[in-house]
Amino acid sequence: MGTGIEDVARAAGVSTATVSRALRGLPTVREETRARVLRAAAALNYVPSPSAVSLASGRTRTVGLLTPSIARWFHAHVIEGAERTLRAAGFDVLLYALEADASMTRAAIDPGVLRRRVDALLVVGMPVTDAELESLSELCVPMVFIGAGPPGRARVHMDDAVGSAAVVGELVALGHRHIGQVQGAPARNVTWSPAVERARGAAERLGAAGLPDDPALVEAADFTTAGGRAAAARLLDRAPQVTAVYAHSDEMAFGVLEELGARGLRVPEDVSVVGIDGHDLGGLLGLATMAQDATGQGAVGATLILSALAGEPAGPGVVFPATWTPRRSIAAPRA
Amino acid sequence: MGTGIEDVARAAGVSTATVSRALRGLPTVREETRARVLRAAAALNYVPSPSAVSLASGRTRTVGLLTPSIARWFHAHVIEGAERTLRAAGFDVLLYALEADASMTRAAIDPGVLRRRVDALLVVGMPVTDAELESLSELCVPMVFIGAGPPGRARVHMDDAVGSAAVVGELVALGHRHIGQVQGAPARNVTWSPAVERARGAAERLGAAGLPDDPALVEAADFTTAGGRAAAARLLDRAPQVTAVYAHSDEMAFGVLEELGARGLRVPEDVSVVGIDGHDLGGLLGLATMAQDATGQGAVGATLILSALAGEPAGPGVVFPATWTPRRSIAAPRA
DNA sequence: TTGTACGCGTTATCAG
DNA sequence: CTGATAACGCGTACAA
Repeated sequence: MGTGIEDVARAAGVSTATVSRALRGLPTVREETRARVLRAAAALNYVPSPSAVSLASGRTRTVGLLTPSIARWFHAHVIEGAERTLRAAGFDVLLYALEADASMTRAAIDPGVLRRRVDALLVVGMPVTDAELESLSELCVPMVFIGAGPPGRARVHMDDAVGSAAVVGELVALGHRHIGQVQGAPARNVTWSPAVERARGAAERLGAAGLPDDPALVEAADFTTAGGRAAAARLLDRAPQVTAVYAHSDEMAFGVLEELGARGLRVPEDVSVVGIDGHDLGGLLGLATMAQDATGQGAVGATLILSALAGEPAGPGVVFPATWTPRRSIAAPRA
Repeated sequence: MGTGIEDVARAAGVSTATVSRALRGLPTVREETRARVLRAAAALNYVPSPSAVSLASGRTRTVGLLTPSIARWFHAHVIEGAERTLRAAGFDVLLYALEADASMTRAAIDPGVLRRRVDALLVVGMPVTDAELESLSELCVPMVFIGAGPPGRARVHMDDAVGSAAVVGELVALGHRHIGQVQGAPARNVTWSPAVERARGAAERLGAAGLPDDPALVEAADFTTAGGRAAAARLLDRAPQVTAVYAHSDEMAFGVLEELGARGLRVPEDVSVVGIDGHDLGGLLGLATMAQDATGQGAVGATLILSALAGEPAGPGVVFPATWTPRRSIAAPRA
């Protein structure tokens, strides 16, 4: 059916071994021979069979992308950045969406599906249990984490604790003393998620300001708009004295805005609102936020993967800066 | 390194051929034998090498997803729906993001990259030139189009012309007679994009209402918020008499809202705004829209692919309904 | 119902 | 620098 390496070899008057070497740019080929092979291959429109290449070489030229979501802002943009970089380097991207249901549980990662299918793994914004991490490690392929990532692994991310503390600092500076929080729900069985780090950063900054880290002012949600709204409803029912709500992601903050609007509360006159991410629609909605570059993180993560595949020693990762972006959703509390 | 079919055969006391048959559920295996093989395979944690399977069988159990974007609302949700369905059926999903740059051009699809790599193709929201379509056809794999799709091909989509006409009808019914439009830019060299169909539907409904399809009231953009805003700016400069703006996607409508806000124009008092899609944040922004189910379209598209791969004759496609969703961004024009 | 042996299309090893 | 040839791991006629 398709034209194979043998056809090229015949057309170029050389052996299949030479064709293989010439096409892959190995140095042990005379330039004239290589040119002849290249010409023949182009003329025949030859494309090597990926399956055969994988079987013989042991490499798939494919990177697996593990993510709990495609549509959420952070994941969509990371994937976009990573895919672009990987494809430019000639790698295929295999998409594994391990969607979490409403209860924040998801099917455990099945390492069998990944076996011999990918050269490397990019884990995007997904807390992974120790058990899952171990089974993934047994795949013996380089792994890079973006956003969430276990300690000791190559990880690309914003500094969650510092960024979170800065957000609280801004609210405190405005004079807020009753700051409600819609935190990301800590994933099951995981102690190192961004949700945890952001909560820690916020708590520390509250403490530094002499404010209590009152559990009554904290609710958790699943990083979605709907979850953020539900959490805001619970929070406002219990603690109507809050003058500001800090949601640990923009999408959750959008939910907070929805709930405030439904209750007839005005932003920022009655309640200030802040998020994290730098979502594209934050400007239109006037949402103050701590912005991060998700697409860039995807690209850098992909670059780390590529250098690991090239045999270079993996660094510990990269920390991205976050940019404070004040907008009209925040103001000093009413006197 | 990994355990192979031979190990399983030895452990089960049968030949590799029997292992292959047993594991794939072929009927020509005694039940007792099959059980023994299954047990051995499970005990050894055996997973067939995808490369070897592909090479021997000619099938890759992989579907290619071609899309111009991952982060845009429609594409993100279609991909999510399709990925879920395909993975549930045991298929891998290869992601090909053929990003368009600002000038709406993108790299031509390279069929070489797809050769022998996928069993089928899902083209998501991407107008394809005739030349590209032809080169894709030469891959000889089933193709399904979601959103945009050439005539005569299996296509899953909302009825663009009808939905678009309905939007115009709603504005006309409210009393608007100067309706500006931010249309999707027709892709280069393509006459059958949703952008074209939506424009046609709108023009026909305007005509039916006795209103002119005034080119001065029409601008084109690239289906993004930024593009929508720029188009709105041009439109408002040229035709300040418009009392309503119909953007052919919600994301472009968001850009229209941005531009109106920047000019101090109020929605809907000064200008009504409508979009198409049913974007998640439409509720918060109060944007009236003609909503469609993108995730569902992805799932149905995947189902069509699966049945085509199962050898069933491909139907012509599926048309999804669109739901008129009035919100506070529309009102009667000022007297 | 099961086993044997060949083929799938490359890469890699080893002579030459 | 180049050419045979043996893997690579599995599917599948064909024979038993």
